[in-house]
Amino acid sequence: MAGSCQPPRRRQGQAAHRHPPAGATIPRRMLDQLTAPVLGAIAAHLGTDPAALRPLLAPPAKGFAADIALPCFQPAKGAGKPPPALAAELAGVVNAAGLGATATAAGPFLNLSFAPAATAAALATPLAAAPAALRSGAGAGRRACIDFSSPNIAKHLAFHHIRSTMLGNSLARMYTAAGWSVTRINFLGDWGTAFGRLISGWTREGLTLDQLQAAPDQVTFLNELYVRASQAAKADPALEEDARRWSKKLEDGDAEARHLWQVFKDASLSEFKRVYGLLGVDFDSWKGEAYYEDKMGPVLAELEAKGLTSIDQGATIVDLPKLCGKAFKIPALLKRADGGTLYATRDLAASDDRFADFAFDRSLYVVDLGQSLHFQQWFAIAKLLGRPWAERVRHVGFGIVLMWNDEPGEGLEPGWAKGRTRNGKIMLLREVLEEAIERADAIIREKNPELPDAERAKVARAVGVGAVVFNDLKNGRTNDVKFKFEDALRFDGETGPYLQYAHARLCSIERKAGAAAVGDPALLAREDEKQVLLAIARLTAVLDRAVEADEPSILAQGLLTLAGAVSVWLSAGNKDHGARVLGDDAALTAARLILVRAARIHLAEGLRLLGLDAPERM
RNA sequence: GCACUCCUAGCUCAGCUGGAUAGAGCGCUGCCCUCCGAAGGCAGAGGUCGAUGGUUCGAAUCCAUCGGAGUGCGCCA
Repeated sequence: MAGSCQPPRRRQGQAAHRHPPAGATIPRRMLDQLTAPVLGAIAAHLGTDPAALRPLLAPPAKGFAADIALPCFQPAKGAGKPPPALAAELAGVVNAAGLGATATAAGPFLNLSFAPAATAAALATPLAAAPAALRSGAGAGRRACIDFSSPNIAKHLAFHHIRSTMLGNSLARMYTAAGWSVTRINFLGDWGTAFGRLISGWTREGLTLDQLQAAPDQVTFLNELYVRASQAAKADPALEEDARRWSKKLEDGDAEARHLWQVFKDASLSEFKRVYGLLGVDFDSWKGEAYYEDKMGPVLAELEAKGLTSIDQGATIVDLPKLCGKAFKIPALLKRADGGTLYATRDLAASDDRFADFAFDRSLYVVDLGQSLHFQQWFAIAKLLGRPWAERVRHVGFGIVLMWNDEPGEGLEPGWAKGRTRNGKIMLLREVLEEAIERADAIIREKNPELPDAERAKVARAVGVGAVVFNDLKNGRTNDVKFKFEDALRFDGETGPYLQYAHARLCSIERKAGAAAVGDPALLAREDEKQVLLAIARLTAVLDRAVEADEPSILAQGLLTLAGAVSVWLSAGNKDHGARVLGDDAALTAARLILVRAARIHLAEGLRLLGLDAPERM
């Protein structure tokens, strides 16, 4: 018993969830198709299993002109030879086999180079097949619940909400692409003492529905009401008592309280959906905290019946240090001294509900790292309860948003700070997106004046929003995101617009080419063409890694590599007209159009998986 | 005090299960548009990977200790 509910130490938690993919029907690693013959020859020579060699393959070090390298340390141990000798021996074996691959021994490493034509012959046609672009069967037959965004009613979607919202959205899309069946859940903060204050303030000020609806922004209207009400309550204990009474009435199902609660919720949701629409985000479930209000009693009763709870200073707690050992320093709080329930109980009830509805194999909570302790606590309680899903839940944490502050005040250095902008205002997500769209519009107007107004408006939305979203996803999620308006809304360098631009160039070439001819991939003999092909071929493995680590940034980095290879290839045509896709040689053009298509569909799909649009012109 | 996340180039960050001479973007210095889209490409300068020990044939990567930054720690979520 002891230790069974311990929180995962460091990264062990991830490994515990890993298990072999069920029913992988789609070819998972395109690159394997290329390396298989060579690996087979080496394995036959050594008398081992090719599958044992495959995980050893690694990218070659910079400066070695090779596509992939096999470090020979481990095989050498098996063969009883020094690694450099074995590498040399294997080089001879590969070169003699005539497989379209050149092998060079560099010390203990065996460097493998594939002839561009052989690479293209093996990979180009399958990679240009649209339905398979960025698909994997790794999650086939498995179900995932993803809990993300989760804003509070009567408050704005602040800029920092972009983190949970877009990480969750991207994870939902990536899991789906990897074969999982996904349910997207928005666990609304639609319950709590704040509503008592709101209703109290509303009735005290004698506000009406008409006044709310006439407000230019209903969430702002509610938010200001809340600020007035809580300030008034702070000054006057009678008002605080009134707020508490309304909270209780709401909990007891009082008709007037319930009605106002619904009004506040509807007003907030319509505003949220505007922003979600801008971001292209949607949900399958909007069940909020209120939904679970009458479902926590049974969970508490079960905890008590199993003797897991105790009373401390009037509050109901689970004494985790006692029950789970010294991994926990403090108990988890389930119920306030005044009888009110706390959110650990609500999360337990909600997870039971989700497991009953969806029978998930994995359940993700995309919530900032500041709540790590809370997740460790209720995950541990789930184990104590013996819940079958207790090993299937994951807290997908992320770092906070820091703003640049160059006037921090007396005696403070300019620097990165949490929270507000320099004028002390909360930055709203909608305002950031709108400014990004405006900036994108101005740039497109300058760079591509021929684009019709109507199309430019749509493209500006895709580019502006894409810049902000990609800025949030391109780096590891546990990092804090540093946001500076001027930097985040620039469109050069490693940005969303860079990826979209590479995609638009490819679309432009296809447009000019007209109907796609069926070319012979073996004509793709250039080194830069091979690099594009390899970058695409690696993406299925990249997707699998991104899903297992719950890390959209892994996919983002893979797409940057692909877009870079595409840009190098297409730019080569600026100087060398023989390198162009659209040239005099019809057969060569037809072959290169296969590669254009493969790169285009992978960039478009990759961008979609991150939550960005891929316009055909920009 | 305890726990968690982190420390790689002037700045912002990559670096897959430990692998060869640690990479990219921004900024800086030079180039490349009579246009397949320059929102791009090429070249250059710039790093004892926070420190010290340890494991290993091999460590930015794993372990320990120390230093620094941020976040959290019973009646908010």
